Amino acid sequence: MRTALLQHIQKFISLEPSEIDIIESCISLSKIKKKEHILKEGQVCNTMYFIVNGCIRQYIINSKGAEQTLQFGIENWWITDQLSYHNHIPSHFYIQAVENTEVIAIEKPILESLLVEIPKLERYFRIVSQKSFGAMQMRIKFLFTMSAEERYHHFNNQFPEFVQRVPQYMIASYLDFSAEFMSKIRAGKV
Amino acid sequence: MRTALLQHIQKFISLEPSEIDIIESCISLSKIKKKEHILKEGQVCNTMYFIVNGCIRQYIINSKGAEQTLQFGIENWWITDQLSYHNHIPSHFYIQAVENTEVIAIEKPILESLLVEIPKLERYFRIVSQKSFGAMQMRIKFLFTMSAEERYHHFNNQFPEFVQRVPQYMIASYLDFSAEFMSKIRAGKV
DNA sequence: AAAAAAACTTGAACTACTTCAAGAAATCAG
DNA sequence: CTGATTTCTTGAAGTAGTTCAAGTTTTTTT
Repeated sequence: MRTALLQHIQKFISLEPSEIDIIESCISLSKIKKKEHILKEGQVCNTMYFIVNGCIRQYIINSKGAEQTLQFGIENWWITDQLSYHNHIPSHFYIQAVENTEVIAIEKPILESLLVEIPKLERYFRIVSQKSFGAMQMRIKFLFTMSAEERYHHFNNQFPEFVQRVPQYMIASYLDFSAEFMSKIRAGKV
Repeated sequence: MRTALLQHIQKFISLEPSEIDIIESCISLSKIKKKEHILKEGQVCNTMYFIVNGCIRQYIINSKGAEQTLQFGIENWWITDQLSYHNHIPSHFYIQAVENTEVIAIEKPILESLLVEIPKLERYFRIVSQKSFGAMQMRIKFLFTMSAEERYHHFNNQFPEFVQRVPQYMIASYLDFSAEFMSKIRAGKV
């Protein structure tokens, strides 16, 4: 369903039929298998990914060799390494499918030309990225002000289905505590 | 110097003289005294602030009544509560001048009409906010992977002048450790 | 220049979390 | 359906940081 992206865009701006045609001609759906990587540390990230369905995460490998999830992306989210994408520098991150996932992958040159042809899209990406930034501001707030247990319960209340869908150790690292500690929180042993 | 903003914009897009006139007619410089607030928790944030000179921080008051700095803004940065701004909801944050600061404050209705009049500005804000998001991704990475001492030294290396300029307890909370612990790091007692 | 306020330092006691190691349960591939 | 892999659990020991309280230094105000 390439229309998922078009629908998402049209939540924020309105498109002429001709513009829809142009966009459609530029995008195609790719399937990413569970555990497959679309970006690895050291590569330059040259693509923005719009998630149609499934789940993707951005993670790093820390100094002890453990994976830490920094971000999840689900339906209707964009995911990329913005710094690597904008500055053409090697990425610090891995981006990997958590489930079998369908994305619309847009290469930078294609997206750039699309933005020139349909400048209205600048507005769409401006709004989407400002909102993502807002979400990040809240994330930092939660990380700073809540205990591990509070972060777990808060996340669990906000996204109960998501917690079912995704391995616990990924959620634990996303919330910045160990998988073992999460297990104890869930068992009420803390 | 209202031109600081115009210069910043022109790093990312080019402007016609007529467009510069329009922008200039919409903006004015405000002075904010050290410790003065431009946003308090509970207020709806209806303004974006471009910092011409000085320093501003966004902070919260945590459950123990202590201030925690979530973000600093300096010359050529925009600062606002994006979530409150976009969704018209009460803010979770305080935004306060750390030093006497000059900002260009743009109210939402004015900015919206400016974006309609000069759609090119969408591109400017799109790029700026994607870059800010990228910086935030790196911030989360550092918070997750470095020890308190590493975070201090890293920050100190990246922004040595800044560390001189701003009270230590604000930097400590920005790096997510206590002011006392920072003092011990600096003294090498850790 | 003095007084007041703000910022920084220090050590001792504490605690929220990690790490390790091993086993149990669930899921996946053939 | 079976074995292999991945994920989750549990307890014991350890530690990176916090908290508290008091004193010192620096900055600001008058």
